[in-house]
Amino acid sequence: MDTDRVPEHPDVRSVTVQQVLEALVDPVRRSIITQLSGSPADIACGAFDLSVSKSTATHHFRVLREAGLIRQYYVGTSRMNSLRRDEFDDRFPGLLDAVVSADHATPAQHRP
Amino acid sequence: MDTDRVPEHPDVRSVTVQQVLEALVDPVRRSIITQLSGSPADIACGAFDLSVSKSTATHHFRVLREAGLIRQYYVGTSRMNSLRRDEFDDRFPGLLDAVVSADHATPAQHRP
DNA sequence: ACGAAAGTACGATGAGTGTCAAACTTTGAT
DNA sequence: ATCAAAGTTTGACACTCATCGTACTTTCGT
Repeated sequence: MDTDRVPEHPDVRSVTVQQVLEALVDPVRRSIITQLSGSPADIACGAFDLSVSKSTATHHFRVLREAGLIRQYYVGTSRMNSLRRDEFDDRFPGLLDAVVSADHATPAQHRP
Repeated sequence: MDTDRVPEHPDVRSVTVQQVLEALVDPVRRSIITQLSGSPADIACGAFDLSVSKSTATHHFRVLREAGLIRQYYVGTSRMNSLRRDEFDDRFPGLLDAVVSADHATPAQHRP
């Protein structure tokens, strides 16, 4: 079986503001969202420009998925990521846009 | 001297998204912002409906002030708080509104 | 002058979490 | 069959931060 290969996605209506802000407060996660937001196509986990190890990246993707911000699906060995923009915007109007454009103005600063 | 009685307020332009999100991720601080946002008048620290001790509240007000979200000034022994809405909206368009209305839909859940 | 009220400052503490390395799993290519 | 590529899982560790109590400061009444 590869049922485990289909990660669980929450109903966006069951996601809380608390969860979303906890997800977006991390610079690495916000960078993932920004890159997704600026890309016309979905992006594989390994194709992101991140400054952390693979296992740490996995952690960040899970947090974003559980916050209802991204959808993940497998293509071969690659895990693809897409922004759940419409659903999310419906639940939290204006929030994603505000954070993304704010982040665009002041890029994420990695710790030294 | 009571120079120390005038707390330092940052120029909102020097505030980073990171700082703002770190400020807004805490439920108590978000509650402060929501209460201020729904009030026509400024509110003294002690007049807020908060579920933490006085010293903890002081900490939260400082974080909000340093994130450019509120302005504080003394009236007698009371420290008044006002939302720096216009300045903040100019720096981070839509962010405050999005968070406040999202928080209004899903009120801050206090830990048990 | 004295005391109460409103906050602030200072440690100390406990829980959370971002980080990594190492071992493992699944898929695709040779 | 074998091997490499792509992620995941599992501990473990370090560091941050929300919280509180106590002591202190400033202001306002009486």
